[in-house]
Amino acid sequence: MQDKITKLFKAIADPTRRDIFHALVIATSALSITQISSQFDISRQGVTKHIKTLEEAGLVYINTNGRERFCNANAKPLKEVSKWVQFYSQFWDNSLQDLENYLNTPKNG
Amino acid sequence: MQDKITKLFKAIADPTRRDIFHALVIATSALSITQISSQFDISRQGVTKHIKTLEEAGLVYINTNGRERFCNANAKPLKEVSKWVQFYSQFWDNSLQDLENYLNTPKNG
DNA sequence: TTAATATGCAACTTTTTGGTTGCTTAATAT
DNA sequence: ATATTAAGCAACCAAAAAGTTGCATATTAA
Repeated sequence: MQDKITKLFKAIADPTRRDIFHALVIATSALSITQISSQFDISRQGVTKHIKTLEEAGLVYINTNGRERFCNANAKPLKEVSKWVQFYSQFWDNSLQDLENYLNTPKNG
Repeated sequence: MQDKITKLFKAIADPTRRDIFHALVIATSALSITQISSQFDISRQGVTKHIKTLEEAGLVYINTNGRERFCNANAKPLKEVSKWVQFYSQFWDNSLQDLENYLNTPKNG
């Protein structure tokens, strides 16, 4: 498919997936697929697909118990996102870069 | 379309777009569409589309000069991503949450 | 003024994504 | 043993995304 970091970015790009992830993070115990589904307007299969995407991004891991699959959130992979963003943080507070680019933009004459 | 934060997440979810954004950030001067295109394997129109997506996410702004459009990166919107990630950072270093969920997962008997 | 350049716009194609339904299977409860 | 429940798998669908080509237009250079 695609590289790990892209999988991760894609996983959190979908609002429903962010919501599911959030629900798992704040949950006091692991949630089964059915339990998650009950909190969302989409079908159980829809949830299953989202969970799979989150799992492949490393944001969810699953604890199978009998016929149930208990989903846990794992925030660790978000460290990568944090690192990615952090590089650009040097450019956002001072608008030095903006000014520099502005001054370097060729003008008429 | 969709909410601002989702636009932002979607914008950075595409690897080509991340590359374009990066090229603009590290560039010493603003780059025209043609200049950007020359650095990538996709067509000029493809680049134009990506730039539009980045622009709508607030990550790029454009300085038109005659027939040329000089693109600048703007990292500020990434603060939102940083904030989003930061909330989850409390869950990644201690694996307390993991342990808790593990203990709360129903077991046989 | 004519040629070349930089770009936008529109239409179109392909692939991916987010979602669905139907059916099967395995585990549990009655 | 039988019914119920939890879930996977496969096929399908519609919309969005990523990319293309062709053409029009405005600016600039020769």
